[in-house]
Amino acid sequence: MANISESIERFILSTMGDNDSVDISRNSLAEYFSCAPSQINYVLDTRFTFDRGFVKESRRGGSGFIKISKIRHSDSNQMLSSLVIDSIGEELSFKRMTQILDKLISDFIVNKNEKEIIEAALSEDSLSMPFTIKDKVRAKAFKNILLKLMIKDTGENDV
Amino acid sequence: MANISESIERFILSTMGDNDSVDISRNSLAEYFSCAPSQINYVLDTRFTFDRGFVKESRRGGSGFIKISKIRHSDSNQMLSSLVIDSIGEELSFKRMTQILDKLISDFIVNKNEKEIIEAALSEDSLSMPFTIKDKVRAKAFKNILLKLMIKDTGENDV
DNA sequence: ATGTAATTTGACCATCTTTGACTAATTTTA
DNA sequence: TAAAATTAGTCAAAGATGGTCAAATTACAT
Repeated sequence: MANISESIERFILSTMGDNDSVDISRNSLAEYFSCAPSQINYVLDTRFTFDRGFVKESRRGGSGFIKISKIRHSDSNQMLSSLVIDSIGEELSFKRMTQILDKLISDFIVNKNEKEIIEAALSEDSLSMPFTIKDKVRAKAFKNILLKLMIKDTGENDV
Repeated sequence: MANISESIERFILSTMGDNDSVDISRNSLAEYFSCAPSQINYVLDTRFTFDRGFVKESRRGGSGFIKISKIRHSDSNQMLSSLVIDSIGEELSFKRMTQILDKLISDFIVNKNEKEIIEAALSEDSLSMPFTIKDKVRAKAFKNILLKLMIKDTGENDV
């Protein structure tokens, strides 16, 4: 007599099994469980969160999908997630970001090129806007980058 | 399970192979895939764009054709600078940026990881701010990245 | 029993694809 | 050369997904 959300969660989990990721169709799943499609989003938002070790990608339109991936628990991911969750707050100065990047370089999590790209993307000049907002945007953007680095670790080998 | 547009895209790509160009017949292709002829245009318009490194020519009437050609760039800095100076204007949508990145990948100017980092940095989510500003910031930031890539190309060898 | 948190639902939105009616350009044929 | 045939182009509507948000409901802890 558990609630539907839990059933959906278990279903997705068991579909995923030992794989690193699973593709689902929001509408089909909703139909299967006779619930509103948006309930699938609810389950995704409450149970397949980053904090619990998942990341999601999706596409709309014909043959759209939702892909759920597990974040692997490597050492580097450990470090990245603590950065995302604890260290970096709501705002991030450029200076602090470069310090973090230096650390990531010394841990071989990013290389020099990647560091330069990130710095170019989130420099003071690129983010031409008021001060506080700037640091806020940088914080959010940088976290998104770190997230991506974590997923990358999960995925197939790309050249 | 892929949609028709993707199949058509793959078909054209594989027909082209390593050649610089390929000629297709809109109607034959449409018949082959049992779709509306205009869907061929849709695929061409969304996937074989200039930003992704293709140009198209065509002729109507008897023995008409559509010719798709790959763009060749003499050197990467030239391409990057034309992007910075001409192609990318004051505003850049996320979608257009990914198309440009696809082209940069096929020209080995960036790799897949770098593409993902850039996309994460300049995603809609990262740039949490009003519309127009968002595209403006993205344009500026992306140009700064390209600039950095040009310099890098000149500089020392880094791993 | 009551207040708070979690779940469920539905209306409305955004994006991507497919289709078809109408249009435009070229060549072929009478 | 005019009409017919043969291509391709444009554009908007319909279809197929997924996303967001808030109201309504239910479960839970005190």
